[in-house]
Amino acid sequence: MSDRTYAAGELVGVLTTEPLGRVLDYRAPEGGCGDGDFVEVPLGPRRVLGVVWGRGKGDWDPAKVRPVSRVLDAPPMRAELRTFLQRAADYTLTPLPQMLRLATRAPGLGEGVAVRRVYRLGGAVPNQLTEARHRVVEALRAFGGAPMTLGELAEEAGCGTSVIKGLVKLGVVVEEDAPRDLPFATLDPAGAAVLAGDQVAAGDALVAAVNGGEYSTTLLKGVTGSGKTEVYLEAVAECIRLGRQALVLLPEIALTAEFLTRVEARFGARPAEWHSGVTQTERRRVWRMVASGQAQFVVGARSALFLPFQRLGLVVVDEEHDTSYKQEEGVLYNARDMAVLRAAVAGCPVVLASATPSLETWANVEAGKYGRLDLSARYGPAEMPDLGVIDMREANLPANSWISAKLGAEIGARLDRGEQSLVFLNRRGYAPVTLCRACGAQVGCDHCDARMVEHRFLKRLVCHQCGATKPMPEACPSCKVEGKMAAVGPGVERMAEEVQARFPQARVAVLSSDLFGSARELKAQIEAIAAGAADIIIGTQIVAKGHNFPLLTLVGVIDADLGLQGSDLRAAERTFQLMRQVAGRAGRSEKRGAAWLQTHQPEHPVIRAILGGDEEAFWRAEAAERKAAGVPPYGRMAGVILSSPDLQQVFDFGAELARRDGPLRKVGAQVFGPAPAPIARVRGRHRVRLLVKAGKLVPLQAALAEWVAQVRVPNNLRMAIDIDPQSFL
DNA sequence: AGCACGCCGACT
DNA sequence: GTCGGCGTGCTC
Repeated sequence: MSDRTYAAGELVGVLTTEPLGRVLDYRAPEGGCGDGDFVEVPLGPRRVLGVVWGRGKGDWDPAKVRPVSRVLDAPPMRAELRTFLQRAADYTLTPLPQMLRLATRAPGLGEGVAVRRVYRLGGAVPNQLTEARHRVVEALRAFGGAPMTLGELAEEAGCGTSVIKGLVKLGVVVEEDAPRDLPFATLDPAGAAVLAGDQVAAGDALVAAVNGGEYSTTLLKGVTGSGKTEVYLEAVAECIRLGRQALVLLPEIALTAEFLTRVEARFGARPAEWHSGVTQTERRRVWRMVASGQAQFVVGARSALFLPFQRLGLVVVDEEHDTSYKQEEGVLYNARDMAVLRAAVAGCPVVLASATPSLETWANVEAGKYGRLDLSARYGPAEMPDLGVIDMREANLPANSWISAKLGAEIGARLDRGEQSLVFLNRRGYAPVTLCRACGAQVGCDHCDARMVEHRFLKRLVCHQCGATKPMPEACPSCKVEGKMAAVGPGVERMAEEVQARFPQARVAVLSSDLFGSARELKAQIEAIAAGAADIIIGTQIVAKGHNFPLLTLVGVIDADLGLQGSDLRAAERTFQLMRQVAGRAGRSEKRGAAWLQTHQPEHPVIRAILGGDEEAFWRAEAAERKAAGVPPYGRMAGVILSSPDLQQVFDFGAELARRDGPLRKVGAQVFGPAPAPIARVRGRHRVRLLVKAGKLVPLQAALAEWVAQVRVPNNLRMAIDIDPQSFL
């Protein structure tokens, strides 16, 4: 995709973010335009955003072709990003306009360079000044002559804005426009690396890869605390030295606070941040600075992959196995795979960092497609925790209690020594099930087929599928008997209750994503806990993500069996990763940590692999099973989710699709279903799923496209294709 | 996606 | 008689 320019009046193709099936033809405006230019074009009665996407096709009635309204004042989208969007769209079977939308999520794109009015001292020499006018001049001097906005200056001088305007008239103060989007502080890559042991070789290898300036994928594998971050930050440093831009993807915005501190320590300034918690103004600034090449280093969530880098020199996907990299709504894509694609298109190395890589990545290393660097030794004095298993079949716990005597004793011992314990349970809320002791009915969601989860903190029942809430019923909604509703099973809130009852003197903190209004609050809470504000932490998944709690020396996993069962093909892998990560949380500091797993299946291969610590053995066994079953990564899969308010219609449509499986059979692919999706109703829409299974080398996307093109989707029915589905729920 | 056009129920 | 419900169709 090389760039061309077009003279005024020439036919150009323009890709818009409107969901139209093709690139639209327009005439180049006065002054011409070029490939990649951001433009505003008329579409029906509206004006919409678009990008010049090659020459026009010329297959539209010439009388109806309208001219481009204007070329926007933004750096053109480079061929590299256009190619990436095209290939990502082809891979995920996403319409290109939707893909473009991801790349244009910057506010104020159409407005050109944003300016603000600022005030500084002018040339005119003041002779006689009133008290207020004098304070204004002093305020401007106090800030070293740096321009200030009207509001700032009035605030600083303690006067109204009319005083300043008066000074402007006299020429003592001048007003001017300054760009609103200020550049980021320059990062200094010169700082000495603090690498030791096998970190040195790994760091050198990544630095060499960045220097080489060619595409490559490397798995950087190291246990928690082995210094993965320090190692890949050296590659980032090299990238900055070379004047290229680096991108680090993190799975969870809660991680960034700690990460930013480490970057600041290494480079003397903070990188640009890009995630859902970033304000509109900051977003525009980041987008502009990335597009102009001035942002050297971006830390972001998966959507940062679609930023308009000028000279992308390195991509890092930290915690590459993390399931939150899979976007499950809207455009369905896996940011880890798209990161590899973007790096391939940009011609730069990509580093996949993890203590517990995904089986896909492990298999690509085995197949020789990816390189691998291992960090085996822990950095610093900390060691791997002791792992132990508690057989819950012999624990004989009383009803409504989940902490075994052994785990309780371990927690008590930590409490006596002033150390922290973490109680891990991956269930939010108070109790996962609310049922009626009179008739046995469970309280379900009115809009979904999911059960409502009691949240005592909110004093309501919450549907974890659609977020609907309702008050805790006094009487059973089914049999109307009063006072018989009971909470069944544990959630983190209930664990907190049990822990507090057992250790009344302990300070107990619950870390669950839904207890915090904002990412900022969550960050603050995590920092406070790390500093010692709690003795016992009760946490869900969110604590398994790499936060450093230096005082923590014990992890207790309440129910290690959760996730071992079920039809999800990645269940074993997930459980393995989760427990290794959680266990890795314990004792990251000088004190040796311990992890205890409560389980009903101590002989289960996954539990044994975790205890044995032989990861390679676990992966080999899991790989063999997947290979035999012909499932990813040794086969290809795609899901088709159909949804509609009309149950009969969605089933009929699914059956029709399944019947016309010719294009799939042609390539040896099989279709299963339609079957009700595991959550068969979401927000009032019935959901049906078809699953397609194919061999590893099958051109799956082409076959799927041909397959679904046979039918016309009715307008109240929605169809989503999910390539490489992660979640089978 | 918007925003038009267009054809059937309850109001001044 | 009209205001307005949202089904269907078009946008270079």
